[in-house]
Amino acid sequence: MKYSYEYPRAALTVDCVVFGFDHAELQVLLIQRGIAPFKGHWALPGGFVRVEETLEAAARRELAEETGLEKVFLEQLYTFSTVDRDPRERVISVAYYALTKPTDHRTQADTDADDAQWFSVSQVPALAFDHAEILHTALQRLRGKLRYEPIGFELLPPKFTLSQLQALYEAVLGTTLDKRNFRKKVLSFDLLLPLDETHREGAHRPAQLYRFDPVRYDHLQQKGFHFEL
Amino acid sequence: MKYSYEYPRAALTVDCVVFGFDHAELQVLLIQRGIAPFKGHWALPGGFVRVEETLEAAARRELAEETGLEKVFLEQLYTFSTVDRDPRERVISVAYYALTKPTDHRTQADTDADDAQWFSVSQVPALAFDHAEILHTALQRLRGKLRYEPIGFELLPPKFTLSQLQALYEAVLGTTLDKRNFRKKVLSFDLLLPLDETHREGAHRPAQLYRFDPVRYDHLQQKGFHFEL
DNA sequence: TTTACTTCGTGTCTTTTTTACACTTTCATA
DNA sequence: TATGAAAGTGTAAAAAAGACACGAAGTAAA
Repeated sequence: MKYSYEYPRAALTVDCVVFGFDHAELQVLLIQRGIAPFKGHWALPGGFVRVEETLEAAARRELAEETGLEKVFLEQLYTFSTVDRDPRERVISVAYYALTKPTDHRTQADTDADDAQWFSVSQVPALAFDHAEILHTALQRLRGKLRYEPIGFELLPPKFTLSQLQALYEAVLGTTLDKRNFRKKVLSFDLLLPLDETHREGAHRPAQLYRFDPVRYDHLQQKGFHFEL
Repeated sequence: MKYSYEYPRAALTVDCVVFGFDHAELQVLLIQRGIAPFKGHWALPGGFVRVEETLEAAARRELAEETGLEKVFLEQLYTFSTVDRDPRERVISVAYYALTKPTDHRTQADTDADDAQWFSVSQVPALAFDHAEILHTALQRLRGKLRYEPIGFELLPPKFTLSQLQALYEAVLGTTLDKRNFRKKVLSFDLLLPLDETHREGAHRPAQLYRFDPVRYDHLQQKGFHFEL
């Protein structure tokens, strides 16, 4: 107990809402708490911020430690400060949300964090602390972002088909989209490069593979281009 | 120095970017620092968060203390955590942005915070800490929000003319808009109630006054309505 | 009282964008 | 070689956006 201050200080944590897309559903990565409070409950990965690191660094460190994930898309979400959100003491938490590609995360069996598990966002268990609220906020943010920024690609493998992309949009936005109109619009942005590869799967016509062109996106963005889907 | 912890803790502050609209320009409210560091520099109003208050409560308290403003529109903006952003020690700051109506704030002479002053956002002086970055982030957020949510009214008096509204949009977005098309679109949302009053000013035809109808907005929003200008 | 000046307020036509909609292609499997 | 299953493709109608000009209503000064 050697760090003393004139006034009491809140503890600072980061919590991460990690989204993935699989089985045509949006998934969220949770960890099972091994210690009190909420021991045994599922919770968002996260932990205390060290005094000499930035919040984003703390989020990335915790993600790596608890889930093995590295180099994912990560953005600050919101800072939660309800007074009694942690039963132990005054804890303020800065929430981040992350988007992972299926290639980023091996199946849970592979990771050392064997208590990390993916849940469909429509079937999350009861969560520790105010993590249900954080997840809810993250979902809203993701839906908003998806419509106005090309971040959907962060949830797909580097090479993907238009059908996969459409399924992602439909799952996250909870709508159903017309195939022809969707393809017309997406391709009109000129942000997808068709590859010389196709995706064969099942007893039907193989699908053209595309990849997202971030360089071209930067270009267009500087010209005041406005993505919207 | 009676509050001790096992690990060092960062100090927590809130900073507020207070926007106003006057003289056909977007304004920001700054205070002149009376103490080191950055003594004499202009800075965003803000201060340390008390351990038993929420961040929003801290922001409102500081706003009232330093600028006399109360009951303004206030939203969390972003949490800034660059390691050396405060020369004294590790300080993490949660930024908020506020929108004030001209009726909210008396002229600076009236307030007891006589070192608070409005600046046109195009002519802000050098700011303390990383407040220039915070202001920049707030401006971007405001521009984004203005296009997709009806918050412009928070910057106008309760009764306003369509010309005032258009001037606000033009100033904030940095564009110029066609009068007829702007009015057509704004009125099509059915969110503005024409009043039985007009606004006379100068040697010309007086303008119809309107007020924003928040009840109707809530209604429409629940039906999945989507404001966009 | 007339004239000049300034901002308010309004409608139509053209272009662009969005929406609705159905059949052929390509592959794997039986 | 027939079947099933998803991929891929175009057009027409409707809606939204954009361009554009002048009379109305007031004040102030001649």
